[in-house]
Amino acid sequence: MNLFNAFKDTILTALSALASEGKLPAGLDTSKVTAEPPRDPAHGDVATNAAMVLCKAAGMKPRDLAGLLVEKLKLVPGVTDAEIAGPGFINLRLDENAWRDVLRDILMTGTLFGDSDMGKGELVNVEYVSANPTGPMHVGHGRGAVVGDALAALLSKAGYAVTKEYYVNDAGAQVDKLADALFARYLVALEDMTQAEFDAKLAAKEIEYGGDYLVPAAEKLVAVDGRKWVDAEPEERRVALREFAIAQMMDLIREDLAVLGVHHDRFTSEKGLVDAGKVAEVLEDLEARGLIYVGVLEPPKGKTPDDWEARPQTLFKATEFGDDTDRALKKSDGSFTYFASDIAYHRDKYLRGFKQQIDVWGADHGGYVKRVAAAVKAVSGGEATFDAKLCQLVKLLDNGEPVKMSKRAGTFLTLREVVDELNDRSQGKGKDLFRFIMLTRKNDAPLEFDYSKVLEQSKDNLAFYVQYAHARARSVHRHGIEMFGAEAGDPDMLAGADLALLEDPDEMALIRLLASWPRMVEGAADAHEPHRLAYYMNDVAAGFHGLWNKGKDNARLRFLHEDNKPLSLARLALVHGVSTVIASGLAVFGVEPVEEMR
RNA sequence: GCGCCCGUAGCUCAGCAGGAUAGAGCACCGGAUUCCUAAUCCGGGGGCCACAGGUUCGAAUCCUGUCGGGCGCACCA
Repeated sequence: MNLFNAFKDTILTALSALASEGKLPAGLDTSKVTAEPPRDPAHGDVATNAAMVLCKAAGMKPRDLAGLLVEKLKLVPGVTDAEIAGPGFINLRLDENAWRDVLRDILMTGTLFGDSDMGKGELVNVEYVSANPTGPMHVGHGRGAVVGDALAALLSKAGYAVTKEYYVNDAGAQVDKLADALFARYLVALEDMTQAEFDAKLAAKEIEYGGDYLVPAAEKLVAVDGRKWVDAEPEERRVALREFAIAQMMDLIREDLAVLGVHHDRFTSEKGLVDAGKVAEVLEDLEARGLIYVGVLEPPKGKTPDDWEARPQTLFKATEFGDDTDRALKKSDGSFTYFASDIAYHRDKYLRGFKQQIDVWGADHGGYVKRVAAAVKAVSGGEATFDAKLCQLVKLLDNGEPVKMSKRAGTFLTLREVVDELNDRSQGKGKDLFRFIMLTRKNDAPLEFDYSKVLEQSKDNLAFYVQYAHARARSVHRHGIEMFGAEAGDPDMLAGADLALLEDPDEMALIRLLASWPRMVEGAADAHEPHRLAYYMNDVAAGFHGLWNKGKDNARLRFLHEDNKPLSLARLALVHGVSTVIASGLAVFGVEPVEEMR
């Protein structure tokens, strides 16, 4: 239940009542009316801008319109006061029991609290990772994986029907080069090629993928097929080795993803789309609509490549859909460009019912956004929306010093190496630390990932501070059970406690904060920004730690009092509300809440 | 040269579908605390939200331009 949405409805009802009484013109546009928590708690519990937004259309002064509305709102059950403030805000004060009721709701709903029906079951496709099947994942892929995974979970929580998808780029030149590299490794494994010969080829850039990760793949190929491919017909060999290599690399990637707890619902093969004729199909469709022509593109202004030559190409009229230039669909050898199959892919998603498509990419693909947006528009008749989330670079540090170089992959540090390192230094909490920290920055901001800071146990480490609050709450919970028996640990029983005993302003403030969780979920989902939840959880943690510390100074404010069971149960209810909401947030992040920090 | 992203406290960053006096952590300054429920706590200073216009009752937030930083810019993926 989002209390603020409920109040917006109440306000709209009051407005239409005023209209039918003839006090307001009928048919006012109420789309800009909001009901939200005021920034300053002194302004009450709910604020609405209705009077300011509507005054012009109603031909009234804002404060006069507010006066009419206030009279109506004062009569609403649960509203104890309504007053006009500032330029025409209406501040509503609610019976404190309304907030306590939300806490009851939290206790009874558990971590499902915060779920919303905002999405109305609408289909959303989140495509993320989609790393080329040419090697293991590196840290940058890891960021995209976590962002996409959390975004998908967030949208699910907000009521969308989400499909998590991985697009496998298994067609094109890169995978051919992969096949060639595998063949060389294969010859080395058979001792038909010396390591020195291999290294020479690598240095001469005849081999693109020189990472050690192809060694096990080559050994496996030997084990399966023996010397079968040494003298095989080249084209046949390439096809077979390509398929084999892709399968191996996808296994590798899936393992890396599993280490992060990332699981996609669907893997869509580019080659599959091509083989099924989907690319040809979409080109025919665009052709029939006059969106394809053969032409010559201008060279990029101010930076003409040395080897630039005017050449006629098959082009898509991307400019008709907001792109800066038309885009090539075929290479000079007549084969499709990557973009052509990407159009087919996004069309395929549209035909599968996805009117909301989100792609999570690395920031280096920024130049690609407009053309895909144009393609989605063209292919869906403007019906589908497209949002590209670009993830900026992850800068890996330890104690402020850059970490680089990988033993396994040649240049980049692999995702696996990073998570392993974290696991070694955190008793196996690597996955959760990685995931949480990746979500503490918005996706389009560069992120510094410093092992020593990620592992630090202090309040400027969000990952620690939030988990610590959860563990502390669970500790109180355990103490409560010890003191008062099992009922003190049962959320349903706690919901029956006399919550009116929660009177302290800080306690009430924390309850209000917990009550705003559904609103946070909706806001973050709407903006496609899961990182916001990290800061919200930090606020909850801070509020809770604050209460705890007050109990340190003033024994009366402690949560548990052996001689006062009713009060203890009420406070346990609040404590349980805190751990529940944090756990609900961590669930979106795919992070396991901890029961204790030891 | 063009496009996209970014510019908020000394530093690292938040800022909720425009809202009321712009926040947090670190650092700095000043106090409290040797107690234990679990990793100290409380308070304070510090800002022309890069700059200039515009839209609006209201702009850090939306639009335009300028400056500064990052990324990308015919067939790669």
